[in-house]
Amino acid sequence: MQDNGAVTADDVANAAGVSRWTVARAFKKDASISRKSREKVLAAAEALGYAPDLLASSLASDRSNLVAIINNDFSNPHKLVVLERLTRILWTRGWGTLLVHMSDSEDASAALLAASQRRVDAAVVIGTRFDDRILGTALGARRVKKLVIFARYSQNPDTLTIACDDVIAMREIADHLLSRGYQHPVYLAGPDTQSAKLHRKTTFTEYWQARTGFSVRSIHADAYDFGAAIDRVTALFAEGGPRPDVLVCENDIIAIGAMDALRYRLGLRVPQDVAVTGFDDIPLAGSPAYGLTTYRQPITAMTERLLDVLEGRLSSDVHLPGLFVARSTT
Amino acid sequence: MQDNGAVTADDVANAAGVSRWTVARAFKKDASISRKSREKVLAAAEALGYAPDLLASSLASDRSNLVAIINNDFSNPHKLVVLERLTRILWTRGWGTLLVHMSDSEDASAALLAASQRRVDAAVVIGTRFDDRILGTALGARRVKKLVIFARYSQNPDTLTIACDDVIAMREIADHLLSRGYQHPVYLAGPDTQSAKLHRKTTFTEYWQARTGFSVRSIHADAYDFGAAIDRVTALFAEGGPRPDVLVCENDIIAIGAMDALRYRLGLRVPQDVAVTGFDDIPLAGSPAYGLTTYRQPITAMTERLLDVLEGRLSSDVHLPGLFVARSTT
DNA sequence: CCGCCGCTTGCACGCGCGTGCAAGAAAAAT
DNA sequence: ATTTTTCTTGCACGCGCGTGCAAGCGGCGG
Repeated sequence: MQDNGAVTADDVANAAGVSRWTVARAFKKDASISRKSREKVLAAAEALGYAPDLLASSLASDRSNLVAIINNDFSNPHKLVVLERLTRILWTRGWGTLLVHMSDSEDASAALLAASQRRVDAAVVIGTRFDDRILGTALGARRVKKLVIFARYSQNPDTLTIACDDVIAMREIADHLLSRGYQHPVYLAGPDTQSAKLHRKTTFTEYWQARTGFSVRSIHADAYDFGAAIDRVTALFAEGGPRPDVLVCENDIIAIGAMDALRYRLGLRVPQDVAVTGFDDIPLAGSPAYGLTTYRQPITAMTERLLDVLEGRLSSDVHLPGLFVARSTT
Repeated sequence: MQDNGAVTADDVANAAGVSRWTVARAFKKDASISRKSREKVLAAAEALGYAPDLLASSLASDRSNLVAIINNDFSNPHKLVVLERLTRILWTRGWGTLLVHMSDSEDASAALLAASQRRVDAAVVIGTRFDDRILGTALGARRVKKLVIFARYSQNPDTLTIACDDVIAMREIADHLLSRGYQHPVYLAGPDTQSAKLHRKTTFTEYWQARTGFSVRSIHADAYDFGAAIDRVTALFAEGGPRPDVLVCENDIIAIGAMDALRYRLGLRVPQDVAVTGFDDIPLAGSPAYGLTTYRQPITAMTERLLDVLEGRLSSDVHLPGLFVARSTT
């Protein structure tokens, strides 16, 4: 027992009458150690309040069991759902999570550098706006071993994508709208970034065109928050052209902004005057105020696949189907 | 340069023609080193792509520059605001953030243990429900050096509280309501936990009693989310007793649930039939759908004080005033 | 030109644990 | 009982860097 209060493996070894290495083995799942001495060690450890020092362990083994979660979008409540799943599920499997804030202003390499300095075994990007190429070069220069793009698509070959299958999802939404007789959708997307887009917009517009022969207009909000969506939708209707009968939104938070604009800026009813669909199924989407028709991303399943990647069982892109949720806005 | 691609201080030392320790000094702010050799080292480091290994550094110096953020409430969007501030501001000062999920079912010591095994310099609890005493004993047994309760109150002597000043806040809300002529408030709180409460309820009820002579009824939702608030408010009005003219809610997410219940379950208007106040000023509170009168916690200032604690300039509880925000629900 | 002082640099040692090997102990086979 | 095999344990070395001290270097006044 050191003076600073930390108990080391040596202390446990002394107490249990074995060597330090036997102590280490007792804490390792598949180590070659007799049941008797493992029990002896664990009892001594328990008595002394010993727990292995993961920092020293990481340094020695070159495996930190740490993953960096890199995010630059803290305005969408859905990120909270993602964080909850990631931290909880990864933790049950022994993985720690380092939350790294990626400012939009700087490039992603600072975030990646911060992660690599802590020797994370992988970095998971859950942010919404980032430059795909910069991420790639930053990855090349640093020693982040794995880079996973979560709930987002990446074209970068050094990167692994784990995402909801946008194609299946948007077709299901389009089929639903067609079956309800909607004819004039407008697609409301987030900011028109250069890379790491979703496939939702193109899937929807192309599929709609294929099924009806009519093309779909799409517009972009300035940011991924409901304020920007309110402004964009208000502006859309101020143009005075033919009125859409449904707004297909890239995610729920934008859809909620769209609904607020329709109801409180434009005095229109949802869905009687204009219908709305979202994406993500955030908690608020199920509230009586919104009752948003949306599509739930399979975050839990996606996190399981992330574990597969972390633990070396998977090394290719994954696109998983989610769940269409029909409520009262269509 | 190692074969695994990592550049160490030794590599930089060779390239710059100095010793490894001079390299370390070049990266340390107030180290005794000549300007010439610092520039030489930094140039070599830049050329090689060297960045100090924080893991090894932590092990050697017994300072990790890591803080654990312990949370068990992922249903309140305000947590996203808190996480954004904490990660961004702490990062600018060289602190990394480990996000730890604290399940409600188990006690807090597992979370604290996880943090201590990574040698965090401090743990910051931002969760809403936790047992104050267990936290204390867990702290005693582990080597987490500092335990900070953030945006919450703790009675535990081993713990530091950094929070919004509930007393000032609730008096301001009460004064506002009194000036608007409200007479029959009901206080709507979250779950009635045994410890680590906020002071909002007692402050409000006592202050209201002192100013009007009338006592305030208070009720509790089963959870800190809007669904539970909807149920509780619906049940309250189903009782059929005298109707309150304002619902004073412990936070915004509960206030939003209350508003949804009033509007969509009970057919009442806000604020004409019943007024509502919240707490936190989450983004949604400013939306046209809610326009919630609320009180903004000074998260940025609180984070600055947290830095003071982390860097040893402060070691006592802090209660900071926030900002009352009057909107259209009162 | 000498000696003292202040600035700069090098270095031994340690942080706590993992890896891979080899020796020792126990069990199995002969 | 002896040899062989299997299991279990101990250990040297290293992971990359920080701390504290001592040696080296230059400059100044006398």
